Amino acid sequence: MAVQAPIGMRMRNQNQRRKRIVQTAAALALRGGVEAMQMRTVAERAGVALGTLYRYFPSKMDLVVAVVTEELDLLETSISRRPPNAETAAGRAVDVLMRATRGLMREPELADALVRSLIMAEVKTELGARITDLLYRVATGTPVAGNEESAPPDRDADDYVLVGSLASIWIFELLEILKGHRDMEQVQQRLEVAAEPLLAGF
Amino acid sequence: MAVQAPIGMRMRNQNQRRKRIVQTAAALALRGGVEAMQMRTVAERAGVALGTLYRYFPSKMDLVVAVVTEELDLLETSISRRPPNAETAAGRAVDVLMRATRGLMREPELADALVRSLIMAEVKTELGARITDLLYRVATGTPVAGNEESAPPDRDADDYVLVGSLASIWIFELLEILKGHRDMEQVQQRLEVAAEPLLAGF
DNA sequence: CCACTCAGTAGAACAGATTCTATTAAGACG
DNA sequence: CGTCTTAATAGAATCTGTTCTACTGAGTGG
Repeated sequence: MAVQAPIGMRMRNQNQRRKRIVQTAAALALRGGVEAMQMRTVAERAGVALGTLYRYFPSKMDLVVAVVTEELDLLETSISRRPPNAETAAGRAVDVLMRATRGLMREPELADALVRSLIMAEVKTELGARITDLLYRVATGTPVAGNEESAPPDRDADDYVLVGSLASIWIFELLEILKGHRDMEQVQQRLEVAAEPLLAGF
Repeated sequence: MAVQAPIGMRMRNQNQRRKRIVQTAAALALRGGVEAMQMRTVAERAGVALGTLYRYFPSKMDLVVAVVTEELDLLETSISRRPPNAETAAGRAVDVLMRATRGLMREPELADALVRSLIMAEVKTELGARITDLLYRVATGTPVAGNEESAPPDRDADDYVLVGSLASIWIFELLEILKGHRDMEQVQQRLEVAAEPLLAGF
């Protein structure tokens, strides 16, 4: 499908380097959060020069997004391993969102990063789209395949818009938790209240 | 209602100073946006010391929120002057949101500030609550009074949650416009799609 | 195998938010 | 009026993201 560029020593090293950087960054973020993940520190610990770090990730936000993207992979795997089993679309969607929420809240610092990167990023963040897609598959009952595009959803269809809306709401609720304004139970209730009418027609 | 502290020269000056700061900041933000609104510059032009600025607004975000809050006042006045006239709750809500959107987009820099402050602020930002309240009154058909609390809405009622959800969605759509991913028409459509089921029971 | 390119390096430099220090003076209050 | 508290001031200092410079060396391609 994609054109395979001939691969040399060079690119191999680059891939390794990139991976090392992201892992280092993730480790730092896991502790002190985004602010502990300082560009200088990441560079040092990853054993690359500051300039190199900036060649790979032109801004801190890009790095954050990279870290968060890996988390998202994990969630996707988890979902496909143990799919939600509720009857209604709304039920399944809320189930998945709450699982994600609980997972994230185990690492609040990272959650914070996720949310902020979703929101702030000038960065081409397909993150939002990926979440919506995931949710869409869950809601419609399509099994969550890894990368295989089982049925590229029509992104302008009302259904897709509705799911996207639910995703927005979720992000906000996450934010509220992070700010200490809500607990997980409240969020679950609120998601249920919103998801029910939104996904009633599924 | 509130305890009136005796007012001296001191506090009067402080109020003036605060107002001067906010106005200066707003003026700067109106041009170059949040980044043009540098703390040093604000301090200089407002004729206060940097330290003083920081006494009044402990972080730049606090200052941004103050500026944005004034904008919100304007919107509220505009709404009460010319209330939405649609038949359905969803119609009225979308009407108001789109008016706000158009207003904000006239000053994209400020819009950006609004959104970011809503999102980022550790700051005690009743901004979100205020928007939701406004929307709630509009949706239920309660005339939008200025500051008078005509009927303090029950913030845990499902209705209130639903309206809050719509507010979240709106913020996100704003964000998408700012990122250049959508135009106003698309946003309107999407808001309609989401608002209709959400506010169906009003 | 050699020349050359360009990724990588070290580290200085820059920018803007935030903090700190020492000093001054306004105004509350007896 | 004379303290005395505390806000305000000027400006240096710090912190962290980002940019820039000059230099080096791994690897590619002929």
